[in-house]
Amino acid sequence: MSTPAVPRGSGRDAITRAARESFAERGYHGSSIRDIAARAGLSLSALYHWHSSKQDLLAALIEESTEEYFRRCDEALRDAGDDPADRLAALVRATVEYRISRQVESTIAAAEWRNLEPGNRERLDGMRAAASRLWADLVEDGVARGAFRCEHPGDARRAVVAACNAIAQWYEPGYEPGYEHDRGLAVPDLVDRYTAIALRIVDCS
Amino acid sequence: MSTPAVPRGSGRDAITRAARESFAERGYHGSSIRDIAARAGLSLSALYHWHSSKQDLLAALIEESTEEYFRRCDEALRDAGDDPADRLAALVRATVEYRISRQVESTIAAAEWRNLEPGNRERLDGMRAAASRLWADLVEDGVARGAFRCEHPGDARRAVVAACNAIAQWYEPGYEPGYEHDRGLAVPDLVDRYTAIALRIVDCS
Amino acid sequence: MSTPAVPRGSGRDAITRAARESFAERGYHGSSIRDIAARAGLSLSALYHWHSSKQDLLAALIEESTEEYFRRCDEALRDAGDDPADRLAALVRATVEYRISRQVESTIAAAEWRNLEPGNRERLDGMRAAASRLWADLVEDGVARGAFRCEHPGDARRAVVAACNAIAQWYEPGYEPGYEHDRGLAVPDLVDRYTAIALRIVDCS
Amino acid sequence: MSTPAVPRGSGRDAITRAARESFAERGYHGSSIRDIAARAGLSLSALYHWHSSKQDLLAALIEESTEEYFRRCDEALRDAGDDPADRLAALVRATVEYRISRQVESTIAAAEWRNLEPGNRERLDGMRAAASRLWADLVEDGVARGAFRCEHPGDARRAVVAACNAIAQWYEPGYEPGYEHDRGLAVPDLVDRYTAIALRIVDCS
DNA sequence: TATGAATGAGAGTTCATTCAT
DNA sequence: CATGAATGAACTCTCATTCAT
Repeated sequence: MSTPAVPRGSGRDAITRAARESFAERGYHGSSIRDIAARAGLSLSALYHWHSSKQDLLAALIEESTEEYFRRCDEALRDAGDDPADRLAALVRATVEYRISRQVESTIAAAEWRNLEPGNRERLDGMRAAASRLWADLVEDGVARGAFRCEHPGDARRAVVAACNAIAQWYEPGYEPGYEHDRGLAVPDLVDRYTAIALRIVDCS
Repeated sequence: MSTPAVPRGSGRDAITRAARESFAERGYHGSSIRDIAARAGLSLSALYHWHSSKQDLLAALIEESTEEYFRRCDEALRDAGDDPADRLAALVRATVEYRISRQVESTIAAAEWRNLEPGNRERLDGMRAAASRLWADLVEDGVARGAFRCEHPGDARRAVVAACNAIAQWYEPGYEPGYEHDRGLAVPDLVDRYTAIALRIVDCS
Repeated sequence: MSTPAVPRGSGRDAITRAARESFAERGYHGSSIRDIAARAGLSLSALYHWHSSKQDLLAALIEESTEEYFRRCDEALRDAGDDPADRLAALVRATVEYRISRQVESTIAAAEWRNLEPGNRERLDGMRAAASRLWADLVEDGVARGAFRCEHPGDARRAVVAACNAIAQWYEPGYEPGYEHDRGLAVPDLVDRYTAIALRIVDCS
Repeated sequence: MSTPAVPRGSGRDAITRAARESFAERGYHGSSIRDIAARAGLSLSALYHWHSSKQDLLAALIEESTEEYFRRCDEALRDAGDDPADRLAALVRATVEYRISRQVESTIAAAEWRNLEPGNRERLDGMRAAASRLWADLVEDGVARGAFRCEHPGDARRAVVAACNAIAQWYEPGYEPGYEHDRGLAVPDLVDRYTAIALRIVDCS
């Protein structure tokens, strides 16, 4: 043990990384804190030095990535103008980019939300609701202003969001071109495609 | 204990029901076999009389509902004619109806697929792939015949499927009309709405 | 199940046979009553129809074979004359023959004696002690009469018995002649060999 | 719990000791890991901190004592000269001393060998075979050189080994002189007696 | 006779966590 | 900062046994 796998002081990051991997692979309840520590190349006690509990590990992971999503959406909308189509495109871009750049965390957030303990949960539910509001307001506004012609804004919104979110489930960064070459598409192209889909869903030509 | 909660001989169903509830609420790893037995009103050992393991419980649940989905799709396509739009509508209807009538099981299947052990997994992966093929063939055919004008059939397909599947995540059968009255919409209406969305996604007017 | 593996009425024997096999292979605590029933081709409840408990199965097995050993010794000594060497030869023969013809049961008896419950144990301890007395009396008598010249009759006796008993551990009925051809020797030859060894142990030329 | 039964850090030994006792008294399958931990004055989890499984506990116990036996035999033969009788005496001494000084372990090894899992078993079978070879070579050599006149070296060897091994089954260290005073004999005397018996068995006067 | 259904106790093992150093 | 030792609760699963039919 003369050469520790983990350089001094970088324990926290190593743990976060290990937890992310483990939660992604086996889920929250399927992951053991021992396994996480081992992946991080640290002792169990070192892990507890940095995080007070397994739940804390999960909450930190989800919180950080949810915050980032909200921030991305916020910025995207701030940069966009007033046109509903532009605003929809901005939100689609933010979502697609987030879902790909934070593929793992965002999947964990989606799957393990229910495992948040009440305290953490309430706090994070607020952020999630705020993001959801952004979408809802945008679509409703587009419909009100006649830019979107879809009859059921709620369903349109859910369909768009679902389609964008699903990307995280099948996208594979380095996928070689071939039969399913879409799987490894460059991000800007993906954004274009999903923007087009979103605009069709809200019936905005 | 003069009146047993569960009549003799009907243990298997009670267990299946309890497992479904528990897996849905807490996930596979978050569910304890003791809790499932208690919910079913049976002893732990009675559970093992009917199912050889917790994994078996999961696999049985997923298998049964996946089979049903595939069967529904198959029938829907058989009854549909040759027109791509009709066929798409048929598949959307089968999927939406399935996702609502088997809301719980289908959610479990989606979330806990990774917890299937290799043997079960391989077997079920086959069924899943077959269902996926139905969608892919349909969309590609529609594009080839000029009925669908979407440029990227793969993404269109994924978007449609994602939108339909997401229904299971927010639909609430008895939801009272009100602000979010969509949540408790009657199934046929929902089918119509998602058919329209699907047709827009594949750009078929 | 139209042709039951086990003919009607022969359940008891099938169970005994199955228990013997299982106890021999895995020991008493390592054997499960379910496995025994399955080997016997019977249901668990059928097993309980014939034997009141797992312990009963063990005790019956041990008792029957211990009784037989004692009977064989008794008869052998009755048929032998008065000469110590003849009597020793008779006891060796009885023991060797028993150890081979009841190889399995006698091994079970040796290994699982400690797992007899107090009631069964006391009863069987009596028989075991009686058999032991036969050997002790014989050797002491031979020494007293000057036929055996060994200085330590107790050790001689234990050595002879241990040597004979050990046969059950290595003897293999159908062993093909070859390098270790002794392993499948015909019983009479084995008796002769061990009689010779016994006589040498008690130093009787 | 102000005074823990077991001082910190000395858990491993306490567990080994407890396992030895329990396996000896009730056998491998008859021993519960809970009982072993309790005997050791430790919690169940502490036991798993030191040994990865119940099987590991058994294998460690058997391995250590089997190694010691082999080592003792090796040394004894190395110190002995070339004379077959001397060599036989050396091996008898090593075996008797081992069987008494490691009475418990050696009995466990004999009784629980079959409960070793394949991996452990294969490894240990090698050691056992090596020890067996020592005996076989010795006897065959003695016969070849005319020092031993027994007609059947294999049976002679087995008889000698069985006699020596059996000591562990009846020897009682502190046994008071009396009717069965042999039971508590001093070890050197026992060695002498069994050497004499062994020499008679191989017919070496 | 024989069965399938059910049970309570206990098996081996792993869990997240804490403590003393 | 970090460790190895220890814990109690909980886990999945198997046990011998009994009951209703």
